[in-house]
Amino acid sequence: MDRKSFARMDCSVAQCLEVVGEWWSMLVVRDAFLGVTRFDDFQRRLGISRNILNERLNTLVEAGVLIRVPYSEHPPRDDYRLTDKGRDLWPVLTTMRQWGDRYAAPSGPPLRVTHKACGAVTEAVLVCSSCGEHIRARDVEAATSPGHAPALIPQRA
Amino acid sequence: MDRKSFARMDCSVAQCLEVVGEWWSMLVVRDAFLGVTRFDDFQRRLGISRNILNERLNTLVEAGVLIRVPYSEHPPRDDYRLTDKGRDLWPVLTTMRQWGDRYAAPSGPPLRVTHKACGAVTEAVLVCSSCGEHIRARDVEAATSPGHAPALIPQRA
DNA sequence: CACTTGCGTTCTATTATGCAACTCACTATG
DNA sequence: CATAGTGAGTTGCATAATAGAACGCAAGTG
Repeated sequence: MDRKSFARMDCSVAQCLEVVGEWWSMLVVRDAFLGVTRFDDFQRRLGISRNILNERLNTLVEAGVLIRVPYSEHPPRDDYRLTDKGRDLWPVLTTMRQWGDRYAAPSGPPLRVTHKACGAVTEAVLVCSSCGEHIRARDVEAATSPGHAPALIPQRA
Repeated sequence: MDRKSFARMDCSVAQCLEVVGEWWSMLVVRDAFLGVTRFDDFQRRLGISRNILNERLNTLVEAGVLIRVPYSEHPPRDDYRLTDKGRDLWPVLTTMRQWGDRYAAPSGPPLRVTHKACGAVTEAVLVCSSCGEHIRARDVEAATSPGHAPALIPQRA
């Protein structure tokens, strides 16, 4: 059976997953953020098989997350670089990393991230764009936007 | 062949993906945040097949993201509810949703999220835990923590 | 007692994945 | 100049994962 696509779902989470939800995709993006650009470097670092890597890179390029930048003419070779759309995945990657740091890093966080502007080792905190207060799940309420099926939100008991 | 596990990787992103990186998992978590608790509700809302849903729910319960709460004795039936560990996935879900809103929501964001405290329709913004400034990828630098392989970060050209 | 609900299991056809070997176009080495 | 090495895929094959449907099964309901 075909794997069911999320593309038709009226949900932005599903749309995001359609692009980076496949096995390996997010780790490819992670390495791209760390500065990896070459096929073989991705392959060695991830331990992914070459055919799968090839497929994922193509998918990410088609999705506009990565872009091919030629670095050699005669054997035609490309770097894979993040686009702006790809760089905008940083919040997703960061929140995932921090969740992993908290719940699945027995010997402490593998990476230490420094905020260049203030020089401190930093964690990214989510705040409200309007009032600047720290926000968590319990602090917000979701409603369907006009033009979208209200069924997106189930009836509470 | 077995799908390669990310569990051994010394990377918190990989650890997070090991738990919620499978196809459907994150959408199950999304629905749990929206208040869905019953097997059949998940199944109907997601259009997922029952065997896969069963597997995903079990995985998420084993991982401590969901917990079973009995609501019926005689036909033994459980609600699936988010644990604290599960609720801490909210930042991941939120950043994913916002990315999807920006890049894959032709008719606008399906959901409108309100910050209860200030009453405004809000977007979650990432700020530095130390100085409170807005942070993006370019604003930070990553280094390996002591006790972790420096190879995590590739050499820059 | 025939339905329906809720949840899980089993079965099967179709994909996806991982691995290894192979191609192709150059580059470096002896 | 022959040979080996590198970078970037492609191809073939065995195995696991997925979707979909059918089946089980225990309470309730009419």
